[in-house]
Amino acid sequence: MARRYEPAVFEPKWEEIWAAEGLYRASEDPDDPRPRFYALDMFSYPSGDLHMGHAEAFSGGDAIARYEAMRGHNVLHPIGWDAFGLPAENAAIKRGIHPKEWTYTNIEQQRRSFRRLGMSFDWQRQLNTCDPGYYRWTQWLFLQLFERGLAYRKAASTNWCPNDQTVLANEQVVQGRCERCGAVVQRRELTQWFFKITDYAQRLLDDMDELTDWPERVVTMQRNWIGRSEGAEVTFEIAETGEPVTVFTTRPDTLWGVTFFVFSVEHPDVERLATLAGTWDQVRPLVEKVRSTPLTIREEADTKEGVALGVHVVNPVNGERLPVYVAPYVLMEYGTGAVMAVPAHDQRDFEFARQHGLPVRVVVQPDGADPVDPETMTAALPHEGVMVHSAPFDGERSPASIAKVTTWLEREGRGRAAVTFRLRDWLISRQRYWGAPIPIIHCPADGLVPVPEDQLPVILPEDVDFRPGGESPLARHPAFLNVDCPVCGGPATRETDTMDTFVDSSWYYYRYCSPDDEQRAFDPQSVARWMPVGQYTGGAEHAILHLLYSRFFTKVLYDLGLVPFTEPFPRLMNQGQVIYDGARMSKSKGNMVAPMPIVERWGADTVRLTMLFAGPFEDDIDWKLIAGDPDRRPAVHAWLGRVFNVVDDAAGASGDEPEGLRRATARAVKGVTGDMERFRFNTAISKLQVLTNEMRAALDGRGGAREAAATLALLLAPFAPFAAEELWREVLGNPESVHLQSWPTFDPSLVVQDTVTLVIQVNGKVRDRVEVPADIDEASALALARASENARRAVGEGRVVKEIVRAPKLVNLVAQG
RNA sequence: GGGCGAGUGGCGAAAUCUGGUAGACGCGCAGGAUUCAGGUUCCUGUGUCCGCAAGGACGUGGGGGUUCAAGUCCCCCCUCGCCCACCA
Repeated sequence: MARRYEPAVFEPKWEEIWAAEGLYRASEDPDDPRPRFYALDMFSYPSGDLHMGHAEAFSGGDAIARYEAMRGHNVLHPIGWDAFGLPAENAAIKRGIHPKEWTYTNIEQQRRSFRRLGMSFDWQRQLNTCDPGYYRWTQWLFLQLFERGLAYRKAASTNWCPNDQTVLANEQVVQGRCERCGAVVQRRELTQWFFKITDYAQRLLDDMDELTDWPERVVTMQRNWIGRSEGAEVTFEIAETGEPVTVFTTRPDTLWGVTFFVFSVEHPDVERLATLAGTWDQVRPLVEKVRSTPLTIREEADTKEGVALGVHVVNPVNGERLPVYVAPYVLMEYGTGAVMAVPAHDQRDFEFARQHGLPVRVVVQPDGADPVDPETMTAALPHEGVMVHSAPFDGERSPASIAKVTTWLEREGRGRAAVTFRLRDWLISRQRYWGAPIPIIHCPADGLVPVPEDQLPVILPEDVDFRPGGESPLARHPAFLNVDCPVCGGPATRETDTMDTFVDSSWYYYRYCSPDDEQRAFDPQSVARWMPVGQYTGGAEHAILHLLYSRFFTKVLYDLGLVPFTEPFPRLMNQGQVIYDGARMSKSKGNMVAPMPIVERWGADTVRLTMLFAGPFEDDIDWKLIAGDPDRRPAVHAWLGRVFNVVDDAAGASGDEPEGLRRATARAVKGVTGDMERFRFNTAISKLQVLTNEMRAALDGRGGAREAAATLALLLAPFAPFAAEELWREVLGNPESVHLQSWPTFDPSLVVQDTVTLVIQVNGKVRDRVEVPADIDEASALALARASENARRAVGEGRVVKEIVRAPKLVNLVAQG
């Protein structure tokens, strides 16, 4: 009588037993001989119950954590909540409840769901970024940066919604409109807090060597985001005033082709120079237009608009007097906010020149092309070739000449080699309620005063009208706002902005190492024992922001002497997205599929296996394609049913294990282990299915399969922890949890093939296959090939002119005629 | 416009790192068995075409190349996806 597969019965049972047994607690015992392994999943944003993305990501992360534990590691596998943030406020406003209530309700729901899914988390280390015991240390870290000049205030352009009366993140601006209310977004200059990540730009690039197991595309995205450009700074001179004005260029070899000069609309000298030249009336409308256009719209504009400033610059290499323009295509945020324009060799400059009737001068003659008439050019030329009209550099190869020209500029005192980064400082202040307050006091006498450490945390008050109203909601809370200055004791006010939630998430993985420490952010000794992280798992949508910020934080902590390493996550794995019918799941499309109802109906193991078996972990999963009809029994559920039957039969069978099955078991152990090392969960599971089929065949042949059954339960444990446990303890009768067992090993002699298939080809086409001993010699293999009827027929009248022998796998007869 | 990645059966995918039997495993489908019944379970078959079969031809987006041999390596092109996008 076969045992029925009833996950609805045994999954909740094991959930309780595992919790009672404390199965997944990481050991801090320094005498624990096991090597440590930190299996980290990106923590969860509690915006509701778990969604499919969670199920996918955590199924993979949990498989790794369980596998590493069975491999003999003392595993740290924690979970926490990225609990601050705007969605909590928006949802709370919509429902008329407090963001805290909404957040904690969701956390409790997600916590239950994670447990129901069988995630092997060490729940004693659970952390929550909106807990004062956590954000106290977020504030402490802010102060560490502040004291070293890495946190500072400056005026910046921001997206402003006139309806909601708040600043918006770029992500919240959709086609120039507020994503919440649809109002056209404005731009506003506001004084904001920044972290000086640009100080670390070069190190963030250099240390990429240490990211040994990151997806290449994530590294590339970060490299592009940092955007290092090598070139030169060249100093021009305003002809009318004699003042210097510097530009950055990657192509100093084209300096002789400069025919005009452009300032960014936001350049601080524009108004003064325009007033001086009497052009302010013409320039001003453009300046005001750009200032009122949201940042996201401006980036999409492609017009070559601009106006003449009425002043001129002198080109330092040839003394030419060139007109100066103001144009939005020059960005204030990059380089110096001013550019030298080389229309012959830069497409943007070329289009601007055509629009405004400016001259074009070719200074690099492309190889193999006839000299071009600048009048008839339709696009900028590539600048690879020979320099012309560039005395004293005529005839030099370009771009090889860049270094030479730069050296010359330095000698002549007209410029110098320079490096520019695209990376900008990290704007961390938010005029929002639901975040960690910035621990700064504004004193009329003492300026910006850090809150003394012994007064941390600066508690986020709960009795706040948190609806957006044109300023931070905390500014409307007098008891929070008004304080005595810690330095002079006089009346002062608190900073009312809160921190970006990415600050919270930039250090949470440190806190896991000593989550209850009330004396410090983390215990450096515990961190030194657990970190760097053994494997980090999470979504590719964090390729830049979270992962870059965390790398930055780690370098700051290293400089503070708090951690002995410079990269927190040397190994990173991104899961793919779960989509539906080719499209992203979303409420507005009405194509959301939630994991927990499927868990209810088919079990947690089915959800986990469906995710992991669907394809490579990093590939997207189209739920409609892999799950099909939601009422149909999932394929992996049916397989688990077969597993239960076959293991149950094996437990009752008394025969000897056939040699073929022993070999199949060894092959499975070898194959699954290799797949686990490369996170090939889909092929690992397929190998377990092969073993299941082999066991069935052996049992039908009246053989035993007890060894295979035990091995199957062990190999199944990382993927389907409930089923593996039920099989291990209940069906096979073992007293101790399968999740405390060692990963199986195999006898290498069992995976050695005695016979292999010798493939016989004629002119590269397979004509015959023969089973041969694995140690067959070349002469015998060749003799078999020559003797093959099929091969002979294929050779026909032809003559064999060459024989390629790769014993024992292949012989290729090359025939002619 | 730039960068990165991917195109293999009706479908999800193997094999690609290391050139050597293309399509493992699973879904679906077809036929059969069991069942009062089944959206159950089990068995068999399943790349396309020709053939009763043996066997043969074709086949990894398209074109070219290297090689005894290419899904795999090289060059060009097409399509799709993702990211960045006036970065001087």
